[in-house]
Amino acid sequence: MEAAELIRRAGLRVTEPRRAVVEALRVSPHASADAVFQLVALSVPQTSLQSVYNALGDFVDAGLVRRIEPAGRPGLFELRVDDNHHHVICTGCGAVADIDCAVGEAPCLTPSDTHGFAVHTAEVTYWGTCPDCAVNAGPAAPAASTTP
Amino acid sequence: MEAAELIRRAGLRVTEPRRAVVEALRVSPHASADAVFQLVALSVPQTSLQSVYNALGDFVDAGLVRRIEPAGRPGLFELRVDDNHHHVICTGCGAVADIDCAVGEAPCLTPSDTHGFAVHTAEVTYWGTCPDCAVNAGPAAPAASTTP
DNA sequence: CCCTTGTTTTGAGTCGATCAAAACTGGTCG
DNA sequence: CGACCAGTTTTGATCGACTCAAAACAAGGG
Repeated sequence: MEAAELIRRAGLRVTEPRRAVVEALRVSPHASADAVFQLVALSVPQTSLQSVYNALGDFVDAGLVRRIEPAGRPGLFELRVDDNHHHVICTGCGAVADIDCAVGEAPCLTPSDTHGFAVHTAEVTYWGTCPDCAVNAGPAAPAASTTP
Repeated sequence: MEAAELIRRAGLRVTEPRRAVVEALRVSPHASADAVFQLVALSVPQTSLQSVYNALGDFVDAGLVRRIEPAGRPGLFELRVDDNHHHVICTGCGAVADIDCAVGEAPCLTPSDTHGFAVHTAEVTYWGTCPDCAVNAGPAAPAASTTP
């Protein structure tokens, strides 16, 4: 769908910065606010970082964009909001990939003892090593091999 | 076990601030650095916030303490490190409770398509409403009832 | 085309956390 | 028992990610 169309349907005004933010998230599906800003700058250079934050915040409020916050890293934004899915995050470089997973269907996601809490959502984050970092770090030994 | 003993076994020097940090985490098992600092101040008033950060950081490095980072909230620290467990966090007040859960045994935690990532750990966070907040917010209607 | 209201911009400010250097001390050794 | 030295604490500066606020600006209905 057209970016403008998406934005309009969310009940928001269509502006250049916002359109650029949507396009940026299509290019980079798990981007930080700063990464989005960098991408937006390519097509709409006068856009301020603050506007990117505004747009992302408005999109999240409107349900157009989802925000994820990996521990110890800046928040990331993605356009996939319709389905339930989780993420694998590389502990080396921070690369992110989607993991499909139905919340509430897996045994682990409906804990037996919730200590009186009314659980709304279960959030799963996998931590691992991406293919690139696996190659760079070496298959088994973390010691130096090609870079002594 | 004695706090001093725990610290010594971790290969760290036993100092008043560190002992107080361990005791604080026993009093409040899911405390932020600042909360620990407040508690530590009761018994060792001259301790600086920085020292609390140092101690907590050293403990985490030594495997004595585990750090959790709920999205959008300051990091929390806990002494439970031996077992595998996750957390329920109240979206209202931030209260945290432990949820026992064996990583790797539940189907959901061994995703089929990892996109080439070598997954090390699966982290589960449940978001919900704690008993206290459920009472204060009202059972069903979020509108005002006793506070018009 | 104008006006209203929502957006963007500029600039300051917050919060949680980290860095660095100087003062200090636990605990081992002479 | 006292001195020494690496590990700790303290003080104070600094950082990144993000938010707040007011003034300038523009989308799009009338």
